[in-house]
Amino acid sequence: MSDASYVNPLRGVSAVDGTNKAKIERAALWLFAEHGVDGVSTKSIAQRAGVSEGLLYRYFKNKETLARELMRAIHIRLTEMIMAAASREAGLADQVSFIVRHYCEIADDDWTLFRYHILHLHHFPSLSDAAGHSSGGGWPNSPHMAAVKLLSAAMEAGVIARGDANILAAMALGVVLQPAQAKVLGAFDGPLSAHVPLFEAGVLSVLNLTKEA
Amino acid sequence: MSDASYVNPLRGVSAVDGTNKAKIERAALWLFAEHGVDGVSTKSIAQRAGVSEGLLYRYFKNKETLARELMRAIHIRLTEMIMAAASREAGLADQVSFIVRHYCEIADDDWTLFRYHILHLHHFPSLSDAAGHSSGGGWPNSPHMAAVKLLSAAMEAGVIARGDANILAAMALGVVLQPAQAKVLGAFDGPLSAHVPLFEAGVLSVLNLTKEA
DNA sequence: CCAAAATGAGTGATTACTCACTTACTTTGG
DNA sequence: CCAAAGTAAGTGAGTAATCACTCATTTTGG
Repeated sequence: MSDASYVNPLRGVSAVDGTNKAKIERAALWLFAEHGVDGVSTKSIAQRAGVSEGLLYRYFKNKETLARELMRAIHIRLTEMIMAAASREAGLADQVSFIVRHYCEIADDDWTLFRYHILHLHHFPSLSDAAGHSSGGGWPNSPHMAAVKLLSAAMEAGVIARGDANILAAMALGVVLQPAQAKVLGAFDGPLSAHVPLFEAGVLSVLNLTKEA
Repeated sequence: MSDASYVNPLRGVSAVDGTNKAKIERAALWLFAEHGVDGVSTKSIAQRAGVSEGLLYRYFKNKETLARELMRAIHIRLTEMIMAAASREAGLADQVSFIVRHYCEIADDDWTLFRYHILHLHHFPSLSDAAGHSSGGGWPNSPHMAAVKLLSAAMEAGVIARGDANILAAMALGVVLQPAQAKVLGAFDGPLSAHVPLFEAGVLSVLNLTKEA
């Protein structure tokens, strides 16, 4: 529970302030999440934001840039949160707890932004592709790669059995991400955070299994 | 291993035969998987299929219908596979093994179709929405709901601890689905089936945890 | 010889984006 | 103190390209 040092940064996406730029971002975000980037017209964004269509191009180079900027905000936010977990030194269980809790917190905090990330990340290959999965020693640039790095370190330290960290990271993330996707698709209501203890137990369970495999 | 009674039905999506209808379906499928329904023009489908644009409308009412028919094929296929697992009576572990193995098999068998399902199911609310999550006693019409039904029965029978079958089903599915998504996004290569034993162990591990919770 | 298959030019609607212009402030100079 | 000049914000009609879809016509195969 002692993670007061980590603050959830909300950068890139303006909160709901009065500026027209923020209005455009929130309007675009909701429409992109709902209909996908290619399913939304600049006209509809301007209408929803209550501004003229031309104004979009004062703040953003084009529609695609606007869409990418929004995606980058949540993508980086999630990635850095997992990196923050990896830098903690209270053990793997603590790191898992940290990630699960903050992941749900970030999702609940701006559900539209999170929904956009879950549903439409694949629209941006540069953020999600093999480019982002480079196994080099550099900084991980996706939640998945950050998790891989964390688990690789745990394997190195002998905390969990050695194995394919890439697959194991995906399995562990899936325990939280699939319920999130299910909620996005309407399978249940209420905050994701309500299920944090269940998710934590599930992730730890998946990680421990490698001991006997 | 004794599931010879279950045959993987490939219905709806023509295999690669010589007919122009099949050519159109395969061309559209690949483009839809790659760029999303709204990111693909009828012109590009016709070009890739090597037929005229007008021919699309002899076989399909419109672009959206074509896209939905393809999605329905894989969606129903996965749902019925899980229902087939639920009707087996050799115990939960056997059912899990059946689902994991056949899920990976279906994915590997037509990776483009599976990729389309993973990335773009949300484009069809009628297939993925709360409508498909109706908790009534009718037939489940999504993989998620079929899994919920299976786990509810297991809870009823006392095989696993009672709990929120909706969330638990999502967690269990996530152990397989998230690696699948990771592969779709390029995190690793090779067939999904290569990891079946690991997935099986992971799913069982997640399900057993409820015993002590 | 004809019905079904296939074509591709054509339709009106919609697209992302531009640009000449207005409006609302702020800064400057006497 | 205040008019003039300058600047950034905002507008919306306009543009060329593309969109999904239609249909009169031609090709094909039995």
